[in-house]
Amino acid sequence: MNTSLAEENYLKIIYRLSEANPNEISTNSVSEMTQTKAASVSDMLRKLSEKGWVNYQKYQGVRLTEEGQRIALNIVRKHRLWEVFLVEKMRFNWDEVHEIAEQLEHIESDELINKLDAFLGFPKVDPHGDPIPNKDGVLPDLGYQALSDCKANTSCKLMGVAQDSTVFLQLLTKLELNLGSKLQILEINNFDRSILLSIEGKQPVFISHEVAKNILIKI
Amino acid sequence: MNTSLAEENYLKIIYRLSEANPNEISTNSVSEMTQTKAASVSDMLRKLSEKGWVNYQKYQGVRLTEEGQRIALNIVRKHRLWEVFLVEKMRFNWDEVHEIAEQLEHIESDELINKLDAFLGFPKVDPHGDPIPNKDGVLPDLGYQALSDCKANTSCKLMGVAQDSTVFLQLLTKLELNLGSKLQILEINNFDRSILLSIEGKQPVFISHEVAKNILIKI
DNA sequence: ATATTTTTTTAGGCATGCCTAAATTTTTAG
DNA sequence: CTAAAAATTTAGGCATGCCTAAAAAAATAT
Repeated sequence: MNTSLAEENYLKIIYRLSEANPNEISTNSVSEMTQTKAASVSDMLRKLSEKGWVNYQKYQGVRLTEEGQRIALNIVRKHRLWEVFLVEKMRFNWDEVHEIAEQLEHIESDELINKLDAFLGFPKVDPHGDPIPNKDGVLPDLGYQALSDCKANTSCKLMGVAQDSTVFLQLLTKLELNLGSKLQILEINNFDRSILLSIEGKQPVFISHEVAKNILIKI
Repeated sequence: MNTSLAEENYLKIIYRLSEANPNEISTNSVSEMTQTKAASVSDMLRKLSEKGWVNYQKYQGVRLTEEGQRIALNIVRKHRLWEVFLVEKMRFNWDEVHEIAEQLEHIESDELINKLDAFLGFPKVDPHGDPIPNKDGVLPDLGYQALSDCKANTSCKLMGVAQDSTVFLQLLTKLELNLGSKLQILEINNFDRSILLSIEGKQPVFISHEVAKNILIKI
């Protein structure tokens, strides 16, 4: 089935919100992102649901179906590849490309995007470090590992989280552990494998092994 | 003022029809090109006229205003530059690029298109040999010359006309002199510089110096 | 537990850009 | 010059995707 420009934008935005929060996505959060009124979003979610691209229960938020996710990943793939093109080939700065890529991501031609991918050397991340899905919609393995697998005295950078429960994320926020934070493992306790962690020159903090298992880092 | 996708397509198509026929463009010819019903075209022509992009008199056909021409030339520039990109960089064949370029021509970013122009080495023609306007909307000089400046026994091809009056074009039509016709100058009369002209194996015809001055050819 | 606030949905409208059917104008043929 | 044919326009509708205002449901506070 065909997708209109507006539908593609909704699916993309729902996908992006899902990356940050894997639970149901609220009408309001979509409304904020799309800069359209909540009433219009409600309308559209119902239509997307009828087309089988989202699961949607009135008042209960929305979730991409597998088909919806496939479409969204394709848009994201196109967006990120065009961003690479704009920065690498057109010599734009990394902060100038978003708006243009928002337009280019809707160009419909699988052949073009695959040729572009090859032309750019099959990049794995866009100019902002976000992963680029391959043509089968598979996100590349960026070599992130769990903090719990690191040895003492390792330096690394927080790249993501392996779970997204509210309590877990609230804990990270309280500890001032953010995406991109530079970390250093000062000590690992032999008994419970808890970690004494230094965060960019702040006061070192203790985190449990359970928490460390859910923090993705890159060395 | 902003242009919608539909408006841009209408202006582009009116421009292209004007290249071939410099008189007023009929509603029906636009309808054929856009694959929309004549009634819809009528509607749109009125709207384009209100926006000042065409001169339009009911039942009398349509003509681009200067502003309309400027917009149309910009679309044509983008279309043709993207076609060069698709063939030269993406390795498409020349007959596979039209549809994709129809989409890419609506991407709005002057900076992008000028960078693309530079990236491609400021090409003067697209893969089909059509001239590419520069960023000021000026079409390149493709080295066409007046048929009247050629010597006897020259072979050449009709590339354009230097004036567009109805009588002149009707004359060309009657003589079966069309864009692309392969010509050969058989004789030039010393007295009035009239020319005996062979047209692709048809019966040779006589044309006056006045007519020859208004025929643009390439050797 | 209930009242208030916030979130979400429904209802009714509007602009764009298309359609069909009917009316009107222009062109062509006799 | 007039009648038929062709081209064009007008009128009324429809789908998309947005809006505002009002109603309904869910969340929050007392």
